[in-house]
Amino acid sequence: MVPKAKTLGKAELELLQFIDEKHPTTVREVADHWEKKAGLARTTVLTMMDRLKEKGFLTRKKIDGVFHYSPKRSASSVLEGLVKDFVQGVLGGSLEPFAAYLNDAKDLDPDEVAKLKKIVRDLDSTPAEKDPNK
Amino acid sequence: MVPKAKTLGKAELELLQFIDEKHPTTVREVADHWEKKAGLARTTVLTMMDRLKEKGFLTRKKIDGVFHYSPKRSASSVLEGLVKDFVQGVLGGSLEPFAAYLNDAKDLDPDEVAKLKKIVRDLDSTPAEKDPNK
DNA sequence: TACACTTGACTACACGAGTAGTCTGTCGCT
DNA sequence: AGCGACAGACTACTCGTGTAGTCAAGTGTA
Repeated sequence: MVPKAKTLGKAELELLQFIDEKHPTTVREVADHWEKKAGLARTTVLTMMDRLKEKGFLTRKKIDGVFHYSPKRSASSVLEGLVKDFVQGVLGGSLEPFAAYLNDAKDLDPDEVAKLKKIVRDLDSTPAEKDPNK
Repeated sequence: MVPKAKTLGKAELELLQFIDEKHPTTVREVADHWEKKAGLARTTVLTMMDRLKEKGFLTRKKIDGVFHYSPKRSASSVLEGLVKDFVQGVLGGSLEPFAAYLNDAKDLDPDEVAKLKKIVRDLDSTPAEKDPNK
C-alpha cells in the first residue's frame, strides 16, 4: 500500500537505491563506495543513511557491534511512490506532459520505450480496475 | 530546445501555470487570486514572481507604471522539461517505475490513460527519430 | 501641496536537503 | 593499562524554496 512516503532528496534516493542492491550493508561499505564514486565524506553518507532511517526508508540491525542496514521497502516501490507523487503533485494527475516528453525525447532508451508500450498494452487488456466513480 | 531549466519549486510551478493561463497579467491580479485561493500574502506572490523572473521563466513589461508578466515559455513546455528532469534525474532514464505506477494507479483518470495510450501507439508509428548513437 | 494607496525592491526567517566536522564510546592489540 | 582504529551521535553550515514584512517611490486626488 506504500504508506505516504516522506520526502526524499535526489542524493538520498541514489543512496537508497544503492543500499537496495547491496543490502544488508554497513555504513562503511556504502561510504567507501560513495567516496570513490562521488567524493563524499564518510560522515556525509552516515548522515544521509541516518536520515533515511529516520524517515522510515531504512532499518538496521546491530550485528557484531556494527549496524547493518536494509531498505524497509524495495527501491522499486519507493520509485513508484515518487512517480505517483510527481504525477499527482507536479503534473496534477495529468499524463499529457509525460506523453509530450515521450514524443520528442531522443534521450530515451528504445528498450525502455518498448517496455512502456508493453505495459500500456497490458493496461488495455486489464480494464478490471478502471473504477469510474470519480 | 528548452534550455536547461533552473529548478522550480512546486508552489512556483503552480504560480507559473496560473500566469500561463492568464498572461499577460499583473502581480495584483495574481496576488488577489492566490490570496483567495491559498491565503497567501501579496508580497509572497510578488516574491515568487520575482524569483520566477530571475530564473527566466517570466518576462515582464512595464505598462502604465505597472509590470505585466508573461511566461517566457509555455507552461506545457516547462512541464515537459520537468518530466524530462524527473525521468532522467530521479528515475535515471528508466520508465519502469512509471509503468509500475500506471499498472496499479487507481487514482488516474481513465481519460488520461486513454490519451497516453494513444500517444504510445503513435510513438510506434513514428520510429523515425530513434537515434541510436548513444 | 499633502496624504493615501498601490507597486515593487529589499530583507528576513524557517525548513529540508546536501555536505561534513567533532566528539565519544568501544574493541583489539601491545 | 594504554593507544589507535573505527563506528555512530550530534552539531553545523549552506542553499533553495515558501512565506511574509518593511520601506520607498510613484500617482491620483482633495
